[in-house]
Amino acid sequence: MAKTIKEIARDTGYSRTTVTLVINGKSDDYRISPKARAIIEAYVAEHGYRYNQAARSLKLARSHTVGLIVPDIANAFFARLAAALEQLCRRQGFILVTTSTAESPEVERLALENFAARGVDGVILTPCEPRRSLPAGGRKAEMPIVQIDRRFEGDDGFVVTSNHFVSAETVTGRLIAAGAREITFLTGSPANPTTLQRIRGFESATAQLPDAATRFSVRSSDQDTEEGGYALVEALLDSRGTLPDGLIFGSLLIFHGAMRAIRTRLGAIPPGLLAGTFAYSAIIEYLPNPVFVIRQDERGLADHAFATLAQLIRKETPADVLTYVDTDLVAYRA
Amino acid sequence: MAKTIKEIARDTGYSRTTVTLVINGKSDDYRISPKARAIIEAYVAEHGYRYNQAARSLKLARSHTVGLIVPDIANAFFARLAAALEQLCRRQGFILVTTSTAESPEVERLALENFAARGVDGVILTPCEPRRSLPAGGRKAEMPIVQIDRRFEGDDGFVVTSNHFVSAETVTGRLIAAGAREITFLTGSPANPTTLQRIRGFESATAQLPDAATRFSVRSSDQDTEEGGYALVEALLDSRGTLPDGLIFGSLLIFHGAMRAIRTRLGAIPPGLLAGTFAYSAIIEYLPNPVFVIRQDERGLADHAFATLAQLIRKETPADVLTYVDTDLVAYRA
DNA sequence: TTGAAAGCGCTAACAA
DNA sequence: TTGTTAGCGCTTTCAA
Repeated sequence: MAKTIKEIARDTGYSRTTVTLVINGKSDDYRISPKARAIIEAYVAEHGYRYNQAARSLKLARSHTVGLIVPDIANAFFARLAAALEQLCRRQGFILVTTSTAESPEVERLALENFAARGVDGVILTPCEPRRSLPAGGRKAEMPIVQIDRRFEGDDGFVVTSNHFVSAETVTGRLIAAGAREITFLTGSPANPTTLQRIRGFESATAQLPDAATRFSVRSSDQDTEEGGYALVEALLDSRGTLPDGLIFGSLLIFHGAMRAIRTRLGAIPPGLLAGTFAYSAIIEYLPNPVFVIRQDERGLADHAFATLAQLIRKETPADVLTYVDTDLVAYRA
Repeated sequence: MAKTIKEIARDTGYSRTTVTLVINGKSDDYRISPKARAIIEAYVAEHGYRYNQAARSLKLARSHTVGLIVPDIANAFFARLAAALEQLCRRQGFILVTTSTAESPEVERLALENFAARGVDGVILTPCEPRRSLPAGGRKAEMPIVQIDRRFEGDDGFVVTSNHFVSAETVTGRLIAAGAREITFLTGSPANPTTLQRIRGFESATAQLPDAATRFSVRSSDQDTEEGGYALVEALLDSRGTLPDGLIFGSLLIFHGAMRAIRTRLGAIPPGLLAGTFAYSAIIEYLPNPVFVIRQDERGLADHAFATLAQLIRKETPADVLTYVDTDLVAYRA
């Protein structure tokens, strides 16, 4: 139905060059005659034209596509990130292609390969393994990658992330200021560098305090899921019989599972329980106890990551290898 | 870094045909000599090969790509849908490309155009306007489209959706069975066909009841947002001074905003309030009142939509134009 | 069993 | 001001 350049050229009697020029709005630059232009434009208005992105990519080795690889698009944090990135991309004439890895390094490698095969101009990646060696050189040049949200130690690629260490320090400090004597940090596996950095922040905020060893502790589960959170609380209760007065949750899933376990085992959430989390969840507003929440700035993360990637795509050198985006602490008191 | 077929052919001394055949695993079909095959495979093992999807798409007019267009990927329902579809696609050798429209018909048309230009093999679409005329014929043939979640009246494309009418009937019936005498349905605009069908279901479930006109009513807001829900409750309270004993919420955002308004205006959620919603939200477990929830089957929706699209792509004719996927009603009692 | 060659639709260098 | 042409990397028909 829609025509190709060749067909338009044939039907109007002009050459492919002329048609291309008119269609790409370069008729002035190349001084196409108003007549030719009018004829071609009229033809297009009547019959339509849709450019063939595959042909264009092939010719230009440029696809105007950005790939996004995240562990789980159904996770609210990544969904918001994707939404923000998509808007940025659209505004800049790129299209965003998203893939989830379910935290599988295998799937991550496949996705990277796939993106390279499709000739995406660059990728934004939340890695689930260290990028020791970038497996994915683009066809022509290397395919630019900027990592977002996570930074494995020793990685030297471009990274945009919240400062998880400082966030954890901050929220821990607030719990202590609010009167928490004992705090347990319930979290997923420290194999995730975000988790690791939060644990370090928690430790940094507590290490110098009197009796730190008995008052503060970390419990982690291999499963960063509701079940994992549930099990963590059960183990905690089994080992010490009672909850500490402060609890920090390493992820939303752990948080939800833990809260469910507390209600199941204790009948209700203790109103005095001081809680800290690293992401907002609507349930916080319905909890009977105070909750301190670190809110990440998904828009800011997306902005920086996209800007860095755009520079890389333009072969410029971004100013910073590692960019930290500020987080906010919001207190919800029942 | 990774080689092209031409380079491999040159370096191994075989022709491009032979190389292609080996690489695509057709060496048996075309009885390539084991020797040629071994040499080429060894070369690839050493130097790597990455196929160029653009070239392939151009040649085959087939991209192994499926486009997904939803109003908002940050909405949990669509995020889950996207996650499910993505898995299906990956398993079948397709890649899923997702775009959000923010309910803008303009953006929707652009996205469709863009997908057509990229030669996606098909698209799954949650439309925000009736598809009266399909604007997007593919280049070669029409680009297959299956609509998901929503069906505008009069549309005749392939549609996979939950039965919103029946869902609304069901949840309304349950509220009444649980003792609700008066019920108000708070919802976004009926311009959204999903909303419209739910309103109809609500009306169908209540119309025959005594004093229906005074006991049951619908209030809708143009804004399907938390603010919209908040305003709806304020208006309700302002007009009748008190809440009905039953409230049904047309969307999660309306639900959250309305609950917030109730807490603000009344100080707390009345424990006797019978509530109904069309999507699960974690806050439900922390509410003091009974809530009846329709849970949609995102996996089921994704399965059917993908299966239908796959048939269309294979030029087969799907059995059903309109497929309803069952929903569940789950009761949460405080 | 293998190779040559055309052509998908587009862009751009060069020619007229 | 407009036209010709080569070629991006791949698949596939036909020939050898």
